[in-house]
Amino acid sequence: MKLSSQEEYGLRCLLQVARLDQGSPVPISDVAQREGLSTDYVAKLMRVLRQHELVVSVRGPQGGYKLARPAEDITVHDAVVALDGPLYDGGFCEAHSGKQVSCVHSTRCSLRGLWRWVGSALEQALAGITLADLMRGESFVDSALPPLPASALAEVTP
Amino acid sequence: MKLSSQEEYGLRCLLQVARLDQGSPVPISDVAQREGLSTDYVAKLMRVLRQHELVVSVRGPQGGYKLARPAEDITVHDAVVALDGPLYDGGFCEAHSGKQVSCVHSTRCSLRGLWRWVGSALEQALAGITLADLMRGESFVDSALPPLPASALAEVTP
DNA sequence: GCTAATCTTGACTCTTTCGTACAGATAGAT
DNA sequence: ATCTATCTGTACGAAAGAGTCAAGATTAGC
Repeated sequence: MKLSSQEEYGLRCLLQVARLDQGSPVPISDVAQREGLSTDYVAKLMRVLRQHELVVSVRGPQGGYKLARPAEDITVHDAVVALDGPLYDGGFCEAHSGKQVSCVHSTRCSLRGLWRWVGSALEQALAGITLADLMRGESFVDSALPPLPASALAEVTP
Repeated sequence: MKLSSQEEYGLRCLLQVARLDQGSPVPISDVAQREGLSTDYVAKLMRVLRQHELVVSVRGPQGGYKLARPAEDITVHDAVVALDGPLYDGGFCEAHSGKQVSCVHSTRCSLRGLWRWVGSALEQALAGITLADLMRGESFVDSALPPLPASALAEVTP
């Protein structure tokens, strides 16, 4: 339940491409310098983003990366899924059933419902934030996000 | 942004202790059998839970584990923090600043605000669900949780 | 064509996480 | 006292994640 490094850095790099993209492609070296990361590492991250079609690459001199779609059309959820897979796998119960053949909790798996709910809530939230939103700076995020999106829960589970 | 195995299994084991605890301590072997895990692995997980004072142990024959507090007073957030640390570290920006001495994003770190918001929303949500809630079975979780706690976001970021 | 800037790829090392193994400590039952 | 059921701690290897490295492929500009 933590951010992976790949998510954090990958999203930062994607954001740098979004910021720096003024028509001409953004080279890896620029992104690396601005983030204080090695060019090799940024290259690896950009590859993941490219393979998930969030950016496109241009090879050769004056080459680099560009967003595959407008910043308004790329959500944080898109990036997180590209960099670390879906939030809630769905196959978790099956994959993590221990030594039993099928999920030991098939009958009363209260956790499955919980994680599914957490996952979809998170997905909804992150799918509502685009790169364009993030480019407006930290103050936007602070002020625009509802303070307690899950507070409704308090009414339900006293 | 995924559940660690330790979180998933640790929470399951904790839940088993909560379910089976009828006055006498629950031995590791019982939990292991019900979860289809090795006793050694369950022992390791229970140790983590004990060190974070979510359960207490009783040694010797007829020994085992008991909840340290009533199931109503142990939240999913308590368990997640015990098993995997706090959701949003706060020191992430500092720890993951790449090769620079200080966070490259100190001025316009839009991500920091985002993760802080995600972390606290998640924390609020998970702190509202107790072991007692989970013991009521999957149907409770499905019906009791608000369908889209973060849907308010749609109004803010069109 | 040649060169240089740039992306592409696979392999490699280091660290962390996962899960197992085993020897030791405690305490109830006899 | 001894036995046995139970927890405790440390150590270990395998797997996954993090980050680096080096050789190769592409293309703009000359």
